Amino acid sequence: MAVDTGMKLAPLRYESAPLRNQIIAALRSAIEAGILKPGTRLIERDLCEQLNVSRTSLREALRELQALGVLSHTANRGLMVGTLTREDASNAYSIRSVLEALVARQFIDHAIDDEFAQLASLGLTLKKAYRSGSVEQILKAKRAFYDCLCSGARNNLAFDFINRLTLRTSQLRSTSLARKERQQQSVREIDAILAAIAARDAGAASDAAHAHVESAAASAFAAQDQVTEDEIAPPRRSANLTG
Amino acid sequence: MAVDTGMKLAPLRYESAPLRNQIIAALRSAIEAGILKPGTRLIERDLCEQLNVSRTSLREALRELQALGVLSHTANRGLMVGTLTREDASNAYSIRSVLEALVARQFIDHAIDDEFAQLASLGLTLKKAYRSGSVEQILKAKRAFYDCLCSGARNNLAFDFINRLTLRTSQLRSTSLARKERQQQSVREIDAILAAIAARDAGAASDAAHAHVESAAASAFAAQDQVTEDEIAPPRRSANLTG
DNA sequence: TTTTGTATGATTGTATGACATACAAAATGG
DNA sequence: CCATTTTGTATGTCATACAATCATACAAAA
Repeated sequence: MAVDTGMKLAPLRYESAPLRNQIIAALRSAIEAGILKPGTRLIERDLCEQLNVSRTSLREALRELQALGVLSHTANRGLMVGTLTREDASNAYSIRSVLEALVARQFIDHAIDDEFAQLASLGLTLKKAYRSGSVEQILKAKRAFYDCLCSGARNNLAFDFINRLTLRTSQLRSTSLARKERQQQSVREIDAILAAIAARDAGAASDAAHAHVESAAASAFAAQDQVTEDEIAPPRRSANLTG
Repeated sequence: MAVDTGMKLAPLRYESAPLRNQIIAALRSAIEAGILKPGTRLIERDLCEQLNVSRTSLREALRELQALGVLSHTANRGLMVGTLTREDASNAYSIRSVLEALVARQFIDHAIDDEFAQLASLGLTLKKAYRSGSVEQILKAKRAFYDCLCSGARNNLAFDFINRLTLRTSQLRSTSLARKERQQQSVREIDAILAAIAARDAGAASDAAHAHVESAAASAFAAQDQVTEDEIAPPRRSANLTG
């Protein structure tokens, strides 16, 4: 007979850390940080040396990143960091816009009181992060905010999709998030979303979510245009990742 | 010296056919056809034997399918065909709904006359496919229709996302598409979408797209409920793929 | 009878070496 | 200077090997 102490022990699951997941994380953050710029060719042998992993594991990681849309493949020439045309970026923001509007509506329909409170709290954290100006903190808080939003909306699939979109546009975001004006406006937009959700006004929440994403898009494009001149450079070899 | 006949020959560029792409296609169609049922464990060694490929290539294919969300992974137990909870399915349809509404609006904004005509033509083909009752033809026509729609909307990213969604819900679709009532209603809904687009009425097109997807969802759930009784079975070993 | 310890097999994770193929760039020859 | 050949580069694929972990069955002990 098993003992029943009444205690609930956490499952203590072995949080799978296959090597390829570390590789994926390393490449992702290198891309997001701009160490691997769009158009950079990824040579397997070089990456194996730099990351000190076998080709087998590296290739599996590359296949995943490829399927996620971060890397693009050309026949007999291998992989390169995906480039984002202006049209693609605009579409990514359009899709995020309708997705977030959907999730906002669903949140109002399905979330329980606890989740409303939690979302409000995470909204505060997010606004604080914006005011702090740290890109890293903003991204972390944003992720937590959307996680709560989608989870309250009972729509984890949307969370998945939103993450994929943000992954693809990560190059743009890192430049635009750093702008002071953008940060101030973001705070106002977050407030609008939170207020609409708190008021259980699905239409207003949807509109506010729309507005937030579209204003983010405008800011990202403005930021991009400022640096475009330098960026017409030819494809590069992969840079050093060990930094 | 190369001949120049004045003809424009299609690039015919070896559309790379790596073995893993064939593997992916084989597994995909096996899942869509129901040969590999949700919950089936995928044992690498067995699949290697059945497909007569090396583990290296197979695993790379599996990583891609995993990233696409078709397969789910549990630590130290490997992969299995992803199961779709009812909530997931509902969300997939919700997302498709807002995506298609978006694309319909964008199509009206951006498409040129040629594309309007082409979409109308593909709409006819699609309706004919519905009337023929062949699931295979319906799927093919639908894909062509959406391809044209997204391409006219200048939104290939949306096409990508829609395809991912349909991939995940493929299990449901194959059963629901086969129903006669559904086919008749689909024809009416397609007509509504085409009419709204032809009239350049973005609001109506968006509404019609919404309605189409949501009615498809309702039908899929109805079809699913009819077969649910048999499907509470335990996890299965992988079936024979060579058929 | 129940629990615990142990052995064994199954399965994935990772690494290595090898070979074929296709492309790119350099060298060669006119 | 152009065309052809050669060489180098990089990926695609395979076979093999070993480690780590889990599942199962079975024996030993309580």
